[in-house]
Amino acid sequence: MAARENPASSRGKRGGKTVLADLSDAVQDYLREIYKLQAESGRVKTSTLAQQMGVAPPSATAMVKKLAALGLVDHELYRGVRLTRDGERIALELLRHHRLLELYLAQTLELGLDAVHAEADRLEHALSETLETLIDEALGSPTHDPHGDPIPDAKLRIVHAKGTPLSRLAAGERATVQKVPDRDAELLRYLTSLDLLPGRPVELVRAEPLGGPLTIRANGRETAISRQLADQIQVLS
Amino acid sequence: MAARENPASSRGKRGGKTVLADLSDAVQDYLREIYKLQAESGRVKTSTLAQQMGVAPPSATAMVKKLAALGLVDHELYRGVRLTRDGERIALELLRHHRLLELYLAQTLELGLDAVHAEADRLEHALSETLETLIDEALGSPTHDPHGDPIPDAKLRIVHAKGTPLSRLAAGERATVQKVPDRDAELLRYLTSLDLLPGRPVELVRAEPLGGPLTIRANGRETAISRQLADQIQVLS
DNA sequence: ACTAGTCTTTAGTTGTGCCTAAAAGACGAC
DNA sequence: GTCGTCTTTTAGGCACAACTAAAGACTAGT
Repeated sequence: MAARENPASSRGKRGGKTVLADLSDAVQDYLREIYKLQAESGRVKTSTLAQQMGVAPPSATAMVKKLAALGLVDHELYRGVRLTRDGERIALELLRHHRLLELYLAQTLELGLDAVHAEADRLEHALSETLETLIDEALGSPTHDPHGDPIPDAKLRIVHAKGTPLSRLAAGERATVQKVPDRDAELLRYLTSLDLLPGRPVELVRAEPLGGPLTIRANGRETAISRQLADQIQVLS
Repeated sequence: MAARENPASSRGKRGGKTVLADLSDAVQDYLREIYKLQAESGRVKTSTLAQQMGVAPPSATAMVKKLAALGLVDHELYRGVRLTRDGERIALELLRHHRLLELYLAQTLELGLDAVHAEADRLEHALSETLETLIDEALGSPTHDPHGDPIPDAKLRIVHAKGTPLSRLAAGERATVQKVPDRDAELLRYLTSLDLLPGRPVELVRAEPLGGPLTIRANGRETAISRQLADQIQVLS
């Protein structure tokens, strides 16, 4: 009973295919972060990775070597990393766990959009495949998490959203919010207060020139927001 | 962002009071196991602990020394351990997490009673206080988990069940199942098939003498079960 | 009361993932 | 094209929690 199944105990390969549960939490976290950084910028530098993971650069180097040895990333010395096909598969599995959890928590508890990401972060490594499947079924195989990010399906296919930044709307144009940032809790509380959330209608009232702020209408109220913020919000018209 | 908050990073004491989140998962697991063994048998021997935790005896000794240094157990050399007041508090916090999770999963997903324990075991360490509170509220501050075990309340008070073993009923007597074992998945699947679950009515039809099997009626069907199994099932008449 | 056997503890290693300090590589400025 | 700066990697350690092997302490059996 109570057999401890804890960090990094009895990991390895099963059969031929490396699988999520075979890898330590740390390895998984790095893969997820590399996936995210890669989507923004191609090859990922060790220093960027270290910074995002909140560790010292040598720690990131060490992990990168480990990931390369596992065949999960391509590492060119002094030139950063890129996920291999295997590495990407694992990152997507983790992303699926994460986003399903976000939606599950948001729907079954009174958990604000601002807190959902952090809670899912804590739980994602502990989610079994069994539970993943049950959550997926209970939620009706959802395609997007509460922030509007796509959830990879059971075969890990992911639909990359084709929304446009809110800042790209023309004055007077209406659209539906599709996606908001997921990590910044304070920002999310602010967006919640504005009702600027996925699925909600929004209208761009006017845009000040020269990169100035935008005035939007959401929930019947006009508010001025920075263009920089508007860039981070995706809408669908 | 994504600041890693992983096993045993930045633990210690906060203020004066040791708190669940300050302790590594391993420490928590040991405390929970000691709590459970202690309830059955007073002082807990190192070897028993090692066996239950699935580790070699020297590992248990090492952990016991650590727990003693943290003031969470009393350790008399060669004589086993007992939880201190602090140690018991932490064990109860963890137990609360565990049992709330069991109930939450059982109620919100199609998760069988047999699987609930194992899943909660995986998730309990990752449960934040915030989420604990929300789950408690969403479930209406429940007092018992799906196996019929009591859930410590927010102040960690716990009601020790006062049911009697099913084996103690007199022939012809009816009662309600109150509590079943929680760890043995196979057994729980069997009990589920018999409808011998917490809250369900049961009648002891007759008992063979000399420690022989008992015949019970549940869900309209008569079944013979061993006395040993009947000892593990608590009922309330 | 002694000794045989068992249980517990000590001693010493291992694997993970982090750290700091120092060396090596890459790259832009002159 | 070389020099200085900045980034990356190597080298060496530490904490945690597990392990095996061996020594020490209780307990029962004679």
